[in-house]
Amino acid sequence: MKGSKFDNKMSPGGLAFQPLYKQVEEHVTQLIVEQRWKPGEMLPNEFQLAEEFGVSQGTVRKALNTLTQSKVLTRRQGVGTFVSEHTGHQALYRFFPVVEDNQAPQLPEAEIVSFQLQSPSVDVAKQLDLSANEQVVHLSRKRLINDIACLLEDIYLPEKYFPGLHEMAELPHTLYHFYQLNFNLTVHKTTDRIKAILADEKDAEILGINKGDPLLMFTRLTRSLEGKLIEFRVNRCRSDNYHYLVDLD
Amino acid sequence: MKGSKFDNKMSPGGLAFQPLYKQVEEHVTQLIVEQRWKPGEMLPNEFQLAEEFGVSQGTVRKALNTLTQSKVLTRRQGVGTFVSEHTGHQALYRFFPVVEDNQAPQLPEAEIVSFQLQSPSVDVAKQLDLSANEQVVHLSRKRLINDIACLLEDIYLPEKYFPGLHEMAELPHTLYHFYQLNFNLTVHKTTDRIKAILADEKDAEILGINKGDPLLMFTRLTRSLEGKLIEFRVNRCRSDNYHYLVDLD
DNA sequence: TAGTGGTCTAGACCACATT
DNA sequence: ATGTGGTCTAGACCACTAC
Repeated sequence: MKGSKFDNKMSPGGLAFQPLYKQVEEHVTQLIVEQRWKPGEMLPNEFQLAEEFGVSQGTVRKALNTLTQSKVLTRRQGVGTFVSEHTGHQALYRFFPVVEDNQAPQLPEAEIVSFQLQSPSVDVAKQLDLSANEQVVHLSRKRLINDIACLLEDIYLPEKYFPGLHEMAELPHTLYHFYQLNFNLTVHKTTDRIKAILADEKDAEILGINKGDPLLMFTRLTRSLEGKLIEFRVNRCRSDNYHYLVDLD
Repeated sequence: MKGSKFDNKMSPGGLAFQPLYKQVEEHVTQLIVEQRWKPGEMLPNEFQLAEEFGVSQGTVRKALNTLTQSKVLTRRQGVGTFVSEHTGHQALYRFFPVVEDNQAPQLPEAEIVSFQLQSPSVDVAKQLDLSANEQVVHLSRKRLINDIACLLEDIYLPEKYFPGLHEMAELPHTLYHFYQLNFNLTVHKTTDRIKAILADEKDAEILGINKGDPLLMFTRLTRSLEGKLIEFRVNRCRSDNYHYLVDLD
């Protein structure tokens, strides 16, 4: 018997047809979201998946390669296919765009300034698409490169996606890995919007600069693998000796 | 006879082996640089290219698809494979990251402020990797969204890559398409470095803001398809009602 | 109707990592 | 020696576009 999980035919209503490899891609993503394989774990090989899904090995390969390009999976020749984890140098640099001028990129330390459960402001609620009664965990951090404070982060996390977070005693530096391990939320895409502002008295004090100095301010909206809006950040970054680096291609 | 242009074997010195599809990819890129097919022109179909290169159609397909992902080629089902042109909405938005707050992205107009051949400053020469005696064309522009000035651009182009540019009377708004048409230079990759600064008197006057207002300042280094450093830009952007938008994934 | 790219399959062989 | 992903091929069939 050759039971195909997927369908190759146009649906009767004239709805969108999806090629098999695309269906496999979405199915594998769904299985990861459902934790059939957890971050760091190995998937079955291409032939096993092909049999399970009722498609050919080449079709599975195309789907897995696409998911590798979008960094959902990691493939290693001779070893296997793994669910990507937010660890390792590459993954850590992936979402940290701030670089010291004339220096190679370097990973920052993090110091927690405050941490509390609260009702979101109107703006935060709007950004995260929350209704009036939903709460957020507000985390404020200072980040240091080479022991010098360069960045202030205000991070807002919907309590509904991070249940119990506000009662935890310790948080690690690598938040995105922490989300993945503890709440099954894998950061997949972010959008940053960058503006220039003037440092107020508080910013100036924490960052060791002067009031009125120009700062980079960037807000970040983060979506998980399953498309949830899981994080809103407001960042203020010293611009005297640091910049935001981005490659467009 | 089955003359293969390419070689599948490891070179004797133990040098880097390249798979066939990668060799095809680079060869096609080279042919575009050499203008065997110009921007907008159609390539032969997969079977013709496969025969010419002495590989299978599937190998050609893989190479062409990769080049489509990196936007060197454009493929249209039922029509053919074309060398990408820097025209059309998509291509124009591709390298313009400034957006009005709370608005959909919109294309700006351009007004030329000054335009001259000059010796580069030390910094410009260093950024573009020019030796002391090489000259640059310096173009200064003002950009407007909805008839409001929002961005000042200082653009530096090595004269050696743009021969005769400084004698041209008129320049179009869409510079990247202009480079492609007139100098066979296709913009392929850019790196932006973003900082915050304070507007000086001149910036303030041209942008219609106040001296000391915060501005986004971003520098851009641009590489062509063949890897030449062809452009250095210094941009100053109003931050009161505009921001720099970037997706990280 | 003819020609193009898009999808899917099947199978051979290679390179790499582990045991 | 075994098992994995990587490369390459050959061929069938489909979907879209243009004439």
